[in-house]
Amino acid sequence: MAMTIYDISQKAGVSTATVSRVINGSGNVSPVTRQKVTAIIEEYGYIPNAYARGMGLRSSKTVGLLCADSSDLYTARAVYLLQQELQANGYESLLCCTGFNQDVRQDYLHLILSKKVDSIILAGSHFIATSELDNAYIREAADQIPIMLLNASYDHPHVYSALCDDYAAMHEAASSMIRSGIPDILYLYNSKSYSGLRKLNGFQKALDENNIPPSMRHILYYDGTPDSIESISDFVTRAAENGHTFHGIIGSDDALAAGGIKYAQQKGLRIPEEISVIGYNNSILTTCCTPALTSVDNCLEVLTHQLVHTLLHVLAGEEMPQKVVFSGKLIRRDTTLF
Amino acid sequence: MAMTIYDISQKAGVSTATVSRVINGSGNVSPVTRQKVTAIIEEYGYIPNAYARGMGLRSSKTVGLLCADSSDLYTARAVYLLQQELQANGYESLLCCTGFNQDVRQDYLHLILSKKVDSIILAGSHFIATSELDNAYIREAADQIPIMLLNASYDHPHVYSALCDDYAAMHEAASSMIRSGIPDILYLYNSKSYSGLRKLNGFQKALDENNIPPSMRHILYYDGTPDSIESISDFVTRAAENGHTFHGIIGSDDALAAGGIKYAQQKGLRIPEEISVIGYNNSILTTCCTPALTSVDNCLEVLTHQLVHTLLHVLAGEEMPQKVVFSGKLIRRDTTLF
DNA sequence: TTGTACGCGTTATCAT
DNA sequence: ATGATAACGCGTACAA
Repeated sequence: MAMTIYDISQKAGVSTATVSRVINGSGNVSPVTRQKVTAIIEEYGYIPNAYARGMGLRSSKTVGLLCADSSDLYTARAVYLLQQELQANGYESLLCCTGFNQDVRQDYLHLILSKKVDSIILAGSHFIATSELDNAYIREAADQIPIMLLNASYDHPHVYSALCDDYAAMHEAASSMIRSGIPDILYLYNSKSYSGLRKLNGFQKALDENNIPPSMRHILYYDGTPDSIESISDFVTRAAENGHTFHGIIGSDDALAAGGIKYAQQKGLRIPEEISVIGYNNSILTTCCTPALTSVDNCLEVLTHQLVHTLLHVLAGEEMPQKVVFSGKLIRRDTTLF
Repeated sequence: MAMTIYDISQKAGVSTATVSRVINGSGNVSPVTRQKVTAIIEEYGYIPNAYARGMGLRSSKTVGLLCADSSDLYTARAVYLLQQELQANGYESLLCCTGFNQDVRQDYLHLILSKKVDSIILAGSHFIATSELDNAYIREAADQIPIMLLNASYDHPHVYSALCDDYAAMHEAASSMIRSGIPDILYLYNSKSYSGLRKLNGFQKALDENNIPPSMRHILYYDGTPDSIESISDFVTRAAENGHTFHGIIGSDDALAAGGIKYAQQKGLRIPEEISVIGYNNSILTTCCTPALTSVDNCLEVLTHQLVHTLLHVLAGEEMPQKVVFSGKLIRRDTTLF
């Protein structure tokens, strides 16, 4: 029973062109005619077909939103903020969770591309591979529409990015902990993405600068699902049993740090007197655990806002900076002495 | 330079019809021709235009996914699971966060409708109003495409729902706590949606059955942002100062319960010896806080799976039950004695 | 101010 | 097995 513009034009006794003009408010319609057409549209609850629209037009007013896992605390917030910003500016969001498989990503990118979205936002640095060959799909996509990177960067025409300087932020976090008198820190991470490695590098740099001997360096890759804090604390416990000794824990993610807190509690260690903990992302977990977790805020709101801002201007044909970098900030709570 | 099916047909020296047949694998193409066309498609990275496709076809292979706030822990997971299920079955998801304003919701529903989605999933019970008048927009939408409700229900043709019996689950949770010897329970809730009220009713029913006197009943509506555990614990503290006394806290949401735990800790109350706490949703927060939070699992995976299952069959023209109800389950952890 | 007619890219029907 | 062509619904020059 879907009405078409033709049905409306007939019932209103005008041409389809006039109906179109009324719908799109493109002037040159007499008030009387406008009134008449509007009434018919209302009466029949007519809604224009976006597909027919998108075909002739350049823009479909839709943006593809790709991420690995939208249920992840941090990503969920990013997706929400992006979607809100886009919506506020008249754009819809086509959400697509690709998981962490490289091939799958490529397929979904094609699928999204076929929907004729005006742009694609890649949320998270998992999308950028270290091998140039694996990034070909991004270059191809950028050939057709602007590609936006949240918390990643890639140097290529029509690829724009907004990111937090995770390297510096993690470097600051580690330096602070070392300065507070804790040289033996356990570093927990669960992602080897661009951003994940940058954080790791920042951590290591801080150790280097402070001449921390290799024997005091404990860097552990946690390869499990991030939704069980307990399995993380078990992981840390096993690490401690294996001879690692540490008086500080830094997680590349709040969940990892929360696992560290659990470990300390089970072991009866007082926080922060006997062991300090720092997380990353400043998520809701920071205030949920006890004591409240010191964490790095990587200003997600600012990033998403900037990214959409850039996108809108790019779509408007303006020249925009391809890369915008913001600084993270250590939010001090109760798991650290400083 | 987006290729069209016409470009490909020319380069391959065949008709557009043949190219279309190759793309859609609709038989009747000689292996040689198929090979030739496939090669050209690969070479030029041709991607069919989904808008042109959707115009002629019935289906756009896209589902609208509406929710109030996708960054909310529970909703984020629901969105993720739904999107994954849909994607696995060849459907894209158009995500739309409407917030909690009734009028805004209606506008977005129209917008989504214009995108010619095959169905719309309403995630969360905020979409169903108590007044029949306010639900008109749902009836209208259901007139065009099947409407799917996650954790809500509405009796109307073409409206299908999968939900957890929150009433029974909350009733069981409260009954368990009362049985364990705690008659004075503080009930915290932050949503007056269909589901929110069902939980509240389940709680009250348990009190009634156990003849808990009015003086021991404390039901508090928390009207703040759900992302700060601390503001919740402050809220509970104020309640306690206002004369409410209680030895148990039940939250309609894990975050609220986590706030209850914070309150108890600040007050120096031992959990669960001096005060018990139960949450709802069985989210990651349950294992993040200390002690680990007893919580109701409302089997989100099962719900989302069922909903998409129903949707696929409905789209296939089959008759399906309009309402499927599952049971919640109390997951016992360390904030309760039982 | 209003109407006519074409193009957008694809699929499906009908010939061949 | 393949090709020509008519829809699909809308926006927009262009004409009136």
